Amino acid sequence: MLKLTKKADYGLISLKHLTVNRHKGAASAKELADAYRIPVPMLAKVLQKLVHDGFLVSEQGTNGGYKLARDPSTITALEVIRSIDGPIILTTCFTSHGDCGLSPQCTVREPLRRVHEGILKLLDDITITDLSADEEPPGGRLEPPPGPIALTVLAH
Amino acid sequence: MLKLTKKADYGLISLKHLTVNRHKGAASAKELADAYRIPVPMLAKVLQKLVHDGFLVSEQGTNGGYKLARDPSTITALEVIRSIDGPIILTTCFTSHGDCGLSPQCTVREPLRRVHEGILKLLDDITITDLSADEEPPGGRLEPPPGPIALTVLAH
DNA sequence: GGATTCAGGACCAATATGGTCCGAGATTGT
DNA sequence: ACAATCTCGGACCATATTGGTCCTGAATCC
Repeated sequence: MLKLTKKADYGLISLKHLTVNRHKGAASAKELADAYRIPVPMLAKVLQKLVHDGFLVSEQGTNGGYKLARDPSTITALEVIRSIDGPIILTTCFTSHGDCGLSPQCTVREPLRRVHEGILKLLDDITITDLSADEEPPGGRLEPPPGPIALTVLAH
Repeated sequence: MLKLTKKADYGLISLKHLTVNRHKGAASAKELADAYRIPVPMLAKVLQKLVHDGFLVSEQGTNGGYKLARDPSTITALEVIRSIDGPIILTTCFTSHGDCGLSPQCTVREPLRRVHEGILKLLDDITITDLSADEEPPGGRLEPPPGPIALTVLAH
């Protein structure tokens, strides 16, 4: 079906939220979950992964929560998705073992690999700041829109 | 996990095979399945869908099999994948009902939609002939490679 | 008529996803 | 310092999708 999982969605949403509301310290899982109507424990797991992979830092105890660990402009959608959803594999072929499992003649692999890399590049060119660019909160610092990076690609 | 299903793989492989071996009439499901070590009934279902959606025509009876119904250069990977795997939806958001199910503030949607359309375009720019371009069978007609269409995109 | 080949449905198993629960550790206020 | 409270962290279950099987029926060619 080729779709992103909800978890990845949640992750991106959270990172965006934390970027937009960067000035107000940490946000707890509950806060985020409430804001976006996401089941708390679900989101918690996503956030855990993001912590584990170094996108966020967590603070425990009262008034704890999650904060960005890195500059959001250096975090790409690709990284986040990979962190949460695992690897992106277009065909089961080129996962690791060059051998396809199918016959040696599985020759769609090479052409598809290019598509695959195209998708990767697409996602790799979108950063969290890009996601957050549209609407900064009232009073937030308006940065000059970094330009729709990957869109040169999309514009026909 | 964001991967193509095997069925879609099988479909593309079959179409490619039928393109490359266009000159020898129809190919039966069994033939294709054997050539690529694919379980026959599985592949049969895929081929049925491709017939149903007008990519192939089937011939019954002895020496029957499947043939291309359209010029392979007009068949895009996107069409095939959609036919077999169903719609491609990056986030659950913009399936149809503009409302996300999440809060109204689900604002990653718009930026992601662009990625989504990028992927679509990528797949839409790859035709079956592109897939088959690499290796024509010995004796097959060598057509001038139509040029890696979508690759302007991929080249960094 | 028999062999072959497609068509289509019902069915089962493995895996991935979505979602829930409870325990461990920190922080804050007293 | 201590306890209550709040947080994260990891184990756990249910459901949906995917991959794959099996069987019956109809059309075509020899």
